[in-house]
Amino acid sequence: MRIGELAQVSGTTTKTLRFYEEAGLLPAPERTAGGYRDYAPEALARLDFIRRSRTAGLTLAQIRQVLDIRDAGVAPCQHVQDLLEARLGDLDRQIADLQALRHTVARLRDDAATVDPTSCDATTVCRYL
Amino acid sequence: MRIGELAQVSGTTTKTLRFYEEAGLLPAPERTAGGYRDYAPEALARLDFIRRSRTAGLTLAQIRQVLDIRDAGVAPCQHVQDLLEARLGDLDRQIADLQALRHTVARLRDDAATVDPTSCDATTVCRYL
DNA sequence: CTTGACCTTCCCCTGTACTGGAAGGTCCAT
DNA sequence: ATGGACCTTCCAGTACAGGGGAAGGTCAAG
Repeated sequence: MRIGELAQVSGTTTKTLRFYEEAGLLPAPERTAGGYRDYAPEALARLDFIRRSRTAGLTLAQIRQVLDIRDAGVAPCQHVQDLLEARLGDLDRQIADLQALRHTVARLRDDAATVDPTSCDATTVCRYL
Repeated sequence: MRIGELAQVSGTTTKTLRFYEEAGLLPAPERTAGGYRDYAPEALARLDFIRRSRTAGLTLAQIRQVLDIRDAGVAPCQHVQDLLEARLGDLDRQIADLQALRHTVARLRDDAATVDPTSCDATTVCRYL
């Protein structure tokens, strides 16, 4: 399978496939006599795994770790569980941060609706913030 | 006031002050005979405004817009209200996205806790994802 | 034999908000 | 006059996940 075909069936681009290879996520495929990349069908499953992992918000570095474990012949189950747990903690923190920021911004907006604009002063730029 | 002093009283760094000048957030200050930047005291209020705006999650580009309006002699009140409203919409979207992702990841983790690891298969890499 | 689609490597660019460091100039005290 | 603290400009890099485009090679069809 050539790179364009793999890109199409996996729903990505040739640029991304070369980038993944460079980043160590995809093994370097065989080459045809003309120098073209010639992918084995298994590459598609691997790309699906990468896509699913990305959907879960894992970074390419984390995905590479999982793949490295698998490629070393070990089942990465425990590592994946740890990653998911850590990711959940990150998400909770991010959500909490954004909610706190939301409160701040909502309060600024509410103040802006009630405060007299003439009390703005040029040196302070804007008293709404 | 020299750049180091302004950096200290405003709680930032000289690097950042030069960067803000370059980015059009701070007007280029007077220079001393020796070529040193010589800030007027008003610079501090402007930096406070920038800091408050950053706390509200505004980008430097948005802050610059507000400052440009103010520097054109117009009170930026309406623009700031619009910005805050838009920011609130962005935050709501971001929070909703992260919460959806949290659900996805939580479900993956829960599945990982119950599914038999021996059903993993090397080509799929990991059935938890 | 040529055209066009596809492929190759290579290097730079995107956006965000800075940060690090080199080479050199200024100022004040000793 | 010399040391050290401070300042100047300029260049390059950080993290993230690719994207853009140039210059050139390959392959099947007409």
